[in-house]
Amino acid sequence: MTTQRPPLSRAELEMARIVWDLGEATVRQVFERLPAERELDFKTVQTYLRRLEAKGYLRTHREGRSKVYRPRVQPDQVVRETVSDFVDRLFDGELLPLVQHLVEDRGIEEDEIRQLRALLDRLEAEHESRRQ
Amino acid sequence: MTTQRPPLSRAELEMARIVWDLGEATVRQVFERLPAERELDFKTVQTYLRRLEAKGYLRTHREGRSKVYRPRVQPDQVVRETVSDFVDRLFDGELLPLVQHLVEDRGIEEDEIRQLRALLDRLEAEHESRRQ
DNA sequence: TACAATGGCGTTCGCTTGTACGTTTAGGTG
DNA sequence: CACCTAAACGTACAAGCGAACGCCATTGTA
Repeated sequence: MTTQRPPLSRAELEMARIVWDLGEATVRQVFERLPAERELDFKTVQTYLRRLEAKGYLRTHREGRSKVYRPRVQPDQVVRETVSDFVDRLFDGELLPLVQHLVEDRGIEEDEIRQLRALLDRLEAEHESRRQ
Repeated sequence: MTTQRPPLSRAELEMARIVWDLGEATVRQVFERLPAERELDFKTVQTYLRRLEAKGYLRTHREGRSKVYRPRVQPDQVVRETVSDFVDRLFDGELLPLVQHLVEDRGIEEDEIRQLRALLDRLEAEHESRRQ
């Protein structure tokens, strides 16, 4: 469970998210999804993807001239691990202070408030059923 | 507002949080608050604090033989910036998916559910008052 | 078939980070 | 006052990271 891959660096995470989004991708595809203002060299993107493979986050197979990268570990799991580590380091693992900071910083739409309520309802229901 | 100090590294954040907690602290005091299993050299802690000052997060004044470090920017602000950056990088700035991951990963106590509800109530009240 | 373009692979390079050490200095204590 | 200790200050060094280049192989096209 605590399969320790080396951590994702900023740039690596940026690339990985694109691959996760696309399901699978070549270097060129990732390169093209980068926002216009992010003026990276094609070779640089190539380097990052190579490193992601070396770190165990992506796997590849060849398809003609190119390599196709795709997730080797579930994106969800990586995200959870990343979030978890972050919350530990900044809030000793406590959820509430984090949420508080979140909404204070960027505010929250009424829409999101509603959705959050719904999420809480669902969670409470789970608690109910577990208890009975 | 976007006063760009260089980002905090992991170890630096760890030290900074101790200083924030204590309000102000000497190297020795920070050193002593480290968890037992964290076997850092005194000199290492010294280096981290020096770097925190160089990066603009802490300021110092001398007190006898020692320097006393204390926050130069509000801890809250640093935390908000850090959280904000994190959410941007991992969730495109969206709050909900993050909260979802949080509760999925580490669960949530009924207690916390209640507190979250209270927080939402408060926020909604603010929205109300802003609208009228 | 010859060639331009594209991609793979290996390598580079300067900066940051984690961690620590050696030398110098200032203060308290016998 | 002489000395010891604790702290400052500068320095080091390997690993990680952001970013890119050069050379070689493959391949589609003139």
